[in-house]
Amino acid sequence: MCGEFQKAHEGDEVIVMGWVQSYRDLGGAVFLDIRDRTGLVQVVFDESSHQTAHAIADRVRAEWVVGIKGKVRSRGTNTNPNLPTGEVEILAQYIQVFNPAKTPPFAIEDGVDTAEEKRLEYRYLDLRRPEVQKNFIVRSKINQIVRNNLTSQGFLELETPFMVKYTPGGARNFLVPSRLNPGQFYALAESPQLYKQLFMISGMDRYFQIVKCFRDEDLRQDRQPEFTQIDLEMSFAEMEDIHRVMENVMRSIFREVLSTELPERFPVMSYDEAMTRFGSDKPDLRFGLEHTVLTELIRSHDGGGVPLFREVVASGGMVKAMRIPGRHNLSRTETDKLELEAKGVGAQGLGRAKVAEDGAWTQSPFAKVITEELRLAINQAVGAEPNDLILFQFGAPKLVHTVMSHLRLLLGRKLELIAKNEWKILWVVDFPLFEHDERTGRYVAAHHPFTSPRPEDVEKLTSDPKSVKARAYDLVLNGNEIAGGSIRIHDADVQAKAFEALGISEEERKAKFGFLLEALQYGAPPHAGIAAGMDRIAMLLSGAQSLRDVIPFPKTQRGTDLLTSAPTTVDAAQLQELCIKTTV
RNA sequence: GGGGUGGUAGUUAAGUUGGUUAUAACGCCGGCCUGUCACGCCGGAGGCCGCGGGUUCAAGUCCCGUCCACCCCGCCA
Repeated sequence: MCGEFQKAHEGDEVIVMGWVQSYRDLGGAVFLDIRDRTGLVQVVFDESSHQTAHAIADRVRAEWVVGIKGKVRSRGTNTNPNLPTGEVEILAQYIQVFNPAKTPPFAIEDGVDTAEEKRLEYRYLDLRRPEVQKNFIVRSKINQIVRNNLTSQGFLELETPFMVKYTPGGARNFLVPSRLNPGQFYALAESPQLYKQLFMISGMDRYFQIVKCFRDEDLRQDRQPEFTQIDLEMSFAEMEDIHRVMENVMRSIFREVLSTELPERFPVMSYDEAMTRFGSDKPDLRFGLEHTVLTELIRSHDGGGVPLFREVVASGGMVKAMRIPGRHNLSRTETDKLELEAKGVGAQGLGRAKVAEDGAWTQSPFAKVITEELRLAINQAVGAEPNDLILFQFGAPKLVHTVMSHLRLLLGRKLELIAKNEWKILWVVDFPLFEHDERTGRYVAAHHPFTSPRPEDVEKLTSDPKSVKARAYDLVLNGNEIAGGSIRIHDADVQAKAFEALGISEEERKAKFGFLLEALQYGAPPHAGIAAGMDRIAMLLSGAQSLRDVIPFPKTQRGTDLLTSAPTTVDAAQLQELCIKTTV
């Protein structure tokens, strides 16, 4: 293999096959760098000693595929310290051109800044680049580690269907028409959720699968329409058991891929605490800039002379502040930019106050009207010191969290507060079981409808649904949600109450989940599970910037494949056979 | 559905207050060169300035629309 030639091979007769990385034609001598997956090696063609080979090499160009027979020899004083194989070269005796190549649209080398559009159009060329291949080598490793680890923890690798029953709710489904059943459709599985619960009822005990899932939702840097989960489920398991299994998996991945030790047990934070301090249920703990909720403080001062504060608090809104230490010295212009960013994610504006030596506020719309008592109380609450900048956001809690969390991440990056090679992993627990859907006015399952409430909250399912906490947990790594799971309901009464709270009628339950509800009555063990985002884990561990960098053939943000140009229209005959009429 | 960034040779970019023939680097093609490795030297080709419309004597540049890629909100675990 190209990348493996060393001094020890001197004098060996060898054959190398690969792609021409570069050629340097000096007239009587031609140098070719030959590349394969393992690296580069220099081959020299000498006109005086091997005329035929030299004549062929003279015509060879970048990315041609060639095979070369020759002898390894020392480079003497002409070594190349930048190349692992730089102490030796191959003196070519014969060369065979397996295939010439068109000039590639971009150079096949690391560090190129070709537009992603072009890279995806010629993905097979992009994938030739070592730094791109590196990500997939990491990914392959993770696959092996997960299989070995979970198998050794007693899990069975079992498969579930991709073509499944359509159940609305949750993520949008991709549909697959059934030719044999005109007018009817399968859905591509959003996850193997229901099947893995059936496995538990089957006595499969411990199940895992590295499995593709499909969701027809809008794409993001960390979201693709088809993605891979490390999915597992365990019978007779409490939250603690799932955490230990997953911690074990993550520790082995980090140890073997990065030679990094994660803690034996991962820290745990409640959802409420995460939202309060960071405005996010996936807090990045690698830096500070924590939030302070001022709602109650302001209420106790009756708005402190600031009409806006008073109105917001009176109408059930929230006030949050974030302190930017004075050493960061944000300019007026930079703060204005922050306001634009805030508006970009839905804010009306961005309140601000610069703290003076005596604790007074300057550059602030509140400075003139706010009472000294409230001003000092706020300074104290956020821990403000002279020269600090305080940013404020007020309004509906959801929006306040979104805006402040967005600004926190933005500033964390901009102010370079995030250390390289630092890993902060934690569990976030005690999620609300339900979320209120603004449009329908109903409650919807925050996780999925089979998630168990905390035992102490069961009574509140009917009386006070929004205060019920779920026995659900997310694993968060450097501000990325990399896994999520829950204890499942195995009690028919509790399940009925949950459906009631969700406003799902008896009929609807039967139609959608009848098979599972039926199965739960045949001796279902208590069970729990979790699903981890394989792509996200691969992205974070390989240092990739986007999920697309760890998926060999990813989709664009509009869900298209620039290489094959999928999706496309299909033949009328095909549609007719499927009894499908399109309206576009 | 909404907010933002970008689109100029094969690639990456520059292009001023609108003004002659749209620049540069790398790559590509031809020639020379036996120790290069970002090889060097000489010469050359290469453009629907994303697309459509408008303003203007004149548009890469200004205006409107549209397409594509990316980032974010909504949506989605």
